[in-house]
Amino acid sequence: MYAIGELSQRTGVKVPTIRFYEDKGLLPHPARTAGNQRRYDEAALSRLLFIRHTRDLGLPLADVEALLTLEGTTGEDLNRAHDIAERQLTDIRHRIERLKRLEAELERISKACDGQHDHVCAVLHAFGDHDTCEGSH
Amino acid sequence: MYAIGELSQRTGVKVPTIRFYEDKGLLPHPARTAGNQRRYDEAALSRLLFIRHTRDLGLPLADVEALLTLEGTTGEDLNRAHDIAERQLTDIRHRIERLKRLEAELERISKACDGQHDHVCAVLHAFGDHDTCEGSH
DNA sequence: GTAATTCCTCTAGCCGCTAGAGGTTCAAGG
DNA sequence: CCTTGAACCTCTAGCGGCTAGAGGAATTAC
Repeated sequence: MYAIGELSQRTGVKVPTIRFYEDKGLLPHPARTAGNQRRYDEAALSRLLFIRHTRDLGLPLADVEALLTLEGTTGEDLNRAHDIAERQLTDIRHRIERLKRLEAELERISKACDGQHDHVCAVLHAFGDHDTCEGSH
Repeated sequence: MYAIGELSQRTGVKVPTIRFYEDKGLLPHPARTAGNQRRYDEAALSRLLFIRHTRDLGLPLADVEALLTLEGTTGEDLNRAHDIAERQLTDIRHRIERLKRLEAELERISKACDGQHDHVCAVLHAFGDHDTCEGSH
């Protein structure tokens, strides 16, 4: 049985965020001391680690919640978990693609300034100039 | 001189967002008709395109504002524009790295379910399991 | 002239936290 | 046992970057 601060340290989730998750219903209401302070057990710890991990993976809280309710179910329902993973994977691949295009463009912009910037630096122009960048966004 | 709706169409920035930018001071107050409707000129158009482009690049509005105030300056100050580009570039590269790690992990998770999910699907376990994923996040 | 569309302002809401105020409880040291 | 100081409590408000809706006025097309 540990206090919220210790749970925070063990999971890397900040104290106010833990309380926030409780408010949202992602974490069950924990036991309380006589003085109204929260006390957590191992189950809470692993549940919070699960939340943290899925959040790190980029899942919105709604998806995290969906996964949490899937715990203990069997068969058909579990396809939903698979769906969430697939959906997330597609999403992440899109994001990577997009970021790579932006990277290329920022390189172009950054180089535009190397050397001459006496009167009118090309960087500012480059920031505003969408035409000269390859691809679309 | 066009209305806000046309400016929106030409730039791809939604109408409420344009007004939001005006509130934030990123766009100057435009001219108004006798009936109090906004009318924009070419200068507003190009400024809004600049904003849109930099936002697409992932810059926060504060950076966009900083760049906008750099317009027309010379010499030293322009290094700041270059700095913003560099900083953003570094940031994007980090994000790409991170996303690639997540992609690998989601692939692992997704595959964990292919085939057997009769009793306890491995996907849920995989979502909660940080230990088996390579790298850190 | 009238009807449909666009515009106006204003408030509130979204996500996922984060910060602060003002007060209470706990654990350790003397 | 008593004091101190850290950690806890609840509550409200704020962040970024919009987005949605209410209720009403202006414009445009026919």
